[in-house]
Amino acid sequence: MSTGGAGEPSRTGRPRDETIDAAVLTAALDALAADGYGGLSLVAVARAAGTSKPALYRRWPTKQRLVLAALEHQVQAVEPPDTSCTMCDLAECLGLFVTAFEAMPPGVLAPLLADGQDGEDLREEFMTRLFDPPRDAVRLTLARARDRGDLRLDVDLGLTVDLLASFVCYRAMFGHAPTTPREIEAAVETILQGIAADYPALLARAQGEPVEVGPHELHAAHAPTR
Amino acid sequence: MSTGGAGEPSRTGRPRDETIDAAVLTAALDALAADGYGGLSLVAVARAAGTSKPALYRRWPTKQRLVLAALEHQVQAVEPPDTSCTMCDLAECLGLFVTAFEAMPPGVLAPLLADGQDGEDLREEFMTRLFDPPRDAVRLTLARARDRGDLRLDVDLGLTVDLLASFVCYRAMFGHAPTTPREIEAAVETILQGIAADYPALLARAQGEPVEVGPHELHAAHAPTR
Amino acid sequence: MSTGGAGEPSRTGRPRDETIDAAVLTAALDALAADGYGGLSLVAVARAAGTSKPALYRRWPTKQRLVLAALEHQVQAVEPPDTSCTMCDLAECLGLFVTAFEAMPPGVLAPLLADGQDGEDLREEFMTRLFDPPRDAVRLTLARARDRGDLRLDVDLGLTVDLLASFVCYRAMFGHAPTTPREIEAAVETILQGIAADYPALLARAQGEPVEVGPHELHAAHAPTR
Amino acid sequence: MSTGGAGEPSRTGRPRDETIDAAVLTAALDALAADGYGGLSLVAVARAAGTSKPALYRRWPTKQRLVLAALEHQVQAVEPPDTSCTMCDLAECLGLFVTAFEAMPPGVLAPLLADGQDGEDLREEFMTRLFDPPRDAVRLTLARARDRGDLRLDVDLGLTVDLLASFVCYRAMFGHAPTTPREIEAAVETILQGIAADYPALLARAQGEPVEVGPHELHAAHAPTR
DNA sequence: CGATAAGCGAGACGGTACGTCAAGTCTTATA
DNA sequence: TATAAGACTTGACGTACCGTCTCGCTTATCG
Repeated sequence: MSTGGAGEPSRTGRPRDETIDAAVLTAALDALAADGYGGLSLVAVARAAGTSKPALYRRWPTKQRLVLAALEHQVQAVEPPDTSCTMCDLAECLGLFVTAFEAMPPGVLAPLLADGQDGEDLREEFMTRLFDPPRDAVRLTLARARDRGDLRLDVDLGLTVDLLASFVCYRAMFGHAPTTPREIEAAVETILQGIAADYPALLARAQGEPVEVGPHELHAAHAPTR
Repeated sequence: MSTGGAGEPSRTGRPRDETIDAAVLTAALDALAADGYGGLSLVAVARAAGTSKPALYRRWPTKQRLVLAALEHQVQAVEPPDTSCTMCDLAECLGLFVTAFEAMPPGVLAPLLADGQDGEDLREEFMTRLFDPPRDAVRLTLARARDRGDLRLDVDLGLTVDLLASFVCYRAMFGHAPTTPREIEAAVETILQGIAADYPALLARAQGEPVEVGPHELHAAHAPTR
Repeated sequence: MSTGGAGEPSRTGRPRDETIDAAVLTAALDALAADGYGGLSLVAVARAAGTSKPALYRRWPTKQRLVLAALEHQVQAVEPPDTSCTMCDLAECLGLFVTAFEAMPPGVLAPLLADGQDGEDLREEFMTRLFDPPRDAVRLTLARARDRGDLRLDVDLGLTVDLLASFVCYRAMFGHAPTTPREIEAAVETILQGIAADYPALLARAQGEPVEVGPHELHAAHAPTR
Repeated sequence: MSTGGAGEPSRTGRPRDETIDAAVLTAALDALAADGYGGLSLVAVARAAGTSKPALYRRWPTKQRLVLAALEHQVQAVEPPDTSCTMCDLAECLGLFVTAFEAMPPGVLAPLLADGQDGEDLREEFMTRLFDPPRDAVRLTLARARDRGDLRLDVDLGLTVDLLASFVCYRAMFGHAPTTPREIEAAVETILQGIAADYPALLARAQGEPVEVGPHELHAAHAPTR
């Protein structure tokens, strides 16, 4: 499962120094945070990690793979909550999504994907390793909501996931400021109104069983509509 | 108007050759489409445009500015429709938005914005010149809808615009496939359900006054479920 | 005789601005003194002279010709003395030669001659305008000395002139320090001993009719031989 | 010895390819001979040598250093003869000096020294590596002559060396034609007459023990006149 | 237990693009 | 027609990074 480093280390000969993997990934993250994807120099990363260029290329075939591994190195799993309060779950799940993306250095994801030299394989790998987990968490949360009857049956789950995920990414890419919990909740409310079987009931349930993610501000916006 | 090129051409001396501006921008677009942002070589662009590097740097101070000008060179204005059918207007407006972004070579926007070397000024310029026009068209369409009473009064217009715009950008950046009219309509419907004062009325109006953008498929999905 | 500027100004149309010639030559000399031949930028010269590049090229076909004209602009004629004291005349004449060359900015002559692009014509022009005058002064001085019987009849005047001139140039090119009068005199004495019909007589005459150029140090070196 | 290239190659890492040094220096000499110093393009040299620009800059920090190394690469050591015939030795030694300088492509030395960008260090290096060896050979020859009593005791050896060296350089720089052995001998005779303790004796010795460097023409000029 | 295979740091290798600068020519509007 | 201004093409400059390679050395495992 050790996704990160080893291309395919040989069984014989001197074994790889495992500490180098971590040192390089950390150094790469620092460099990415400092100079962005375009300004990333592999020789600088190697020096900062106390190693050399060939050691990098022994582990990752291209610059892109190294960056991908570095990003993967720092994300933590998104564990979708399941409190049976659809609105709360969705807000929290999306919050985790946002957190995962905002933890990455800004201005790295997009150039990485667009670098082209590594073609579709890289995009696929990126999706599998970085993007799908939080996305699947959102999808799972939505599926649970549908299964318990909170959503209309004709709702296109894929489209809804895209709507939510795109909002997160939009901010991560163009956003001047980070996405606040307040904004997340507002987005969730708007989307839910569009897909809920009985939105007022969901809202009532959320007010009755407030989640820890700022339940008070959560409903302030729509309170007058009640 | 001050479209693409001239940084600030002097009033005296030999005037700039206007044909060079266009030739360079066209060549740059071709090169971007062929090799992506990272693979863009200014000397290659200059050669393809039948001119030289200094002529480029005389017009655009950095690679980013040139690319920005090239992108701006090919987008056409988004004229928001106003047929008083909220759903139709919104779908068409968003379709224009998508078209504008999909006309750009893929994998250019993101690295351009993330290149960093030009800092915040570039992001601002990008927003002003490329992003805001279609965005404002959507906002205007939404504002018209609200003014004619189609939307709830407490709707956050900014948030809604972001939700729609982010969906477009998401596809333009991560999208494997282009965004189809069908997807646009589905997204519009979902969002509208979340913000409409009386969604069934909007839907009925759209069905009574079908727009040219595939009105039949448009409502097929949800109409039967009602 | 106006050697400097005008390539061949037309008789009709707007007449050339004569002040530009002088301004350019002066600016060129300043620039040469500051940055040497290799660091000379014509556009910088034009700006410093308050004019433009085309105005320069209208007057001098190449960079080399401009430099040549600039050097010529500042040299003054070498008037060979004729006091019938061979040693004094020669020393003074050579001193004028040295002065003429040391007045020129260092490190300009040689690169100018070696620039090649202007071929033999430039070398010829250089010789005619800059080098031959002081050289001819030395040759004249030597010829006068021979005519009055101070030199052996078989002396090769051309060779002797070259020996003396080369010493001057050597210092102007490789010399770390300027050539002092003392060194000039020592060189003259050595050469004279090699070509004089009766060196002791010349020496005695120089001592009897001391020239203003430091007569005391002049003979100090050889005094013990007396 | 430390001939041409390596600035200061590190002891660790991949060692430099020695063949590149030679290939570059040879290519540089060819280019210098073809286009002169001013027309020397480092990228052209690199291409001609089958290598790349960075490989050049790794070895020589500036264009000047490369040219200096190239010149040094082709000069051979000047071994001063010691036949106890002062006149013969001096003539041969000076002939070697001339040969060494005329082997260099014309019009390179002077612009190299005048390029300025490398300052005094370059001039010093040039002196040490190229100029001093033949110069010291002449000085040694003169010192031997003095030690065996052939020269007057008050002769300034430094000045004499300068007189002879300057004659060589003068021709190498301004010379239209190469310096012939005949001219060398004439110059030696003239100078020797100025510094010999007993010139007729030296001349007689040279005639009695003729050297291989054209002894017959050597004295033809002056012998009859006596 | 010694050979061998692969790891290691270091850095040179050929390429390629960068952004700048100068040369010499041209094209304006103005005088 | 000359002028000032400046845009034009060409091409070298010196630097930086890429991904590969070669070195001398160290460290395991296998024979």
